[in-house]
Amino acid sequence: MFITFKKYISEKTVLSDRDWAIIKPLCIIKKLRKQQYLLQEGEIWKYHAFVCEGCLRRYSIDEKGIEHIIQFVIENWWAGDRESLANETPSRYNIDAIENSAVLLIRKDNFDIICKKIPEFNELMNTILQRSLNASQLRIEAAISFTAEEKYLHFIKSFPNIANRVPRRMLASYLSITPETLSKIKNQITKK
Amino acid sequence: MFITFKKYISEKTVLSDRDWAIIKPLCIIKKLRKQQYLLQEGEIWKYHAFVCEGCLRRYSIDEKGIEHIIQFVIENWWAGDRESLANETPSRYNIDAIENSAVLLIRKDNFDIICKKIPEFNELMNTILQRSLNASQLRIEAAISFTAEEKYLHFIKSFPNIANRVPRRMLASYLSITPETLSKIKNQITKK
DNA sequence: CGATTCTTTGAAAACAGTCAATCTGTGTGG
DNA sequence: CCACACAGATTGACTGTTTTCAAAGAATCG
Repeated sequence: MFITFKKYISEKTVLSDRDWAIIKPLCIIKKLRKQQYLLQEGEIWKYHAFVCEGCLRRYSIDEKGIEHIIQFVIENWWAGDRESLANETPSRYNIDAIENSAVLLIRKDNFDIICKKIPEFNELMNTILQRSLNASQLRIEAAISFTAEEKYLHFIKSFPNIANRVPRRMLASYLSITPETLSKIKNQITKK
Repeated sequence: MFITFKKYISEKTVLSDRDWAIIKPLCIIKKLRKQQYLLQEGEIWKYHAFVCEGCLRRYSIDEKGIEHIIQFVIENWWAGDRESLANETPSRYNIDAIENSAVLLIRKDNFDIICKKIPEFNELMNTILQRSLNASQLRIEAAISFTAEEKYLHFIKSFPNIANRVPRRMLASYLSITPETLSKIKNQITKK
């Protein structure tokens, strides 16, 4: 598990053995069974979380009781609720495992210590924050400018590795269409 | 103009006169007439831009030629395309002025110098990046979980100061509905 | 004041959602 | 190992919402 994290970081920046000696003791590996929560609405999120293995979903529940999946997170991406983490406010999101998963957690205070001690790490984390923002922007554009069919085609083109791992009804939720509509769209496409 | 920026920063962190002596010479004030572009699709964005006065919009144009407004930016917010800035890639966005506006620009290289020299400034900018991400997340949720009417009500509640400044057809674009639909919705609401 | 653009209105069409029934696949217990 | 139950996926008819198109009314700008 830890090796996945180390490999991920090492592809992006170079850290010394001494750096890793700082980081490693502060990492917590958490295994999640399918369906298990990493975070529940109302909790205050205290970690930075890196998914080593598996697949999670982050979603909110609206006042009608409907789940809206904001994001799928697979291995080699970061999970969590940065807003709750930064502001120490109760989270509006739930995060749970779609597959049996392994997550590497670093408590916020420890994370900040690492960032202070290792400037390269700090810089990388800012780059990653920037990348998260880019991903958000793309998600907004897809949500506001595509029809249901375009959303689906765009998704399977952009994230083929996610599309075939998540249940259809969750994919529909992510695309903000109903499972029935998704089903009909797939049907239409194959007919063409 | 510059005083607006100074005031904004000073509300969030404390900088010394020496710090300001570093910052001020690196700031460029740019006035924009209504309709004037700050950034056009295809250009590489090189600045950090703070809106001192006025109102801008950031939008993309899809393959059908339709404009999709991603964001309105009024005084005391940051504009620009962080993705283009960070990756030095051509921007997918246009930014132009909805009102006569004044923008404070800091070239990327100078901005980095300021961040290096003034840790408080650097930290504040990371906080702002974090805030941008939060705003994006809210935008995603609104886009995927609301009906046209809910989107409108949510917007005027969340951004009353923007709602009455921008033309309806731009508001409609932001909400990703047609101007006709927006008009009908407003009509329905007032009837209630 | 005239021209242009923006907004509103109404009718018809397209699109996606709802509901109910059926089909499919998976896993469990007998 | 089979039968059954259950959840998820699909299908079809119907409903409701939003878009499209066209035209009229209102506002803005030179």
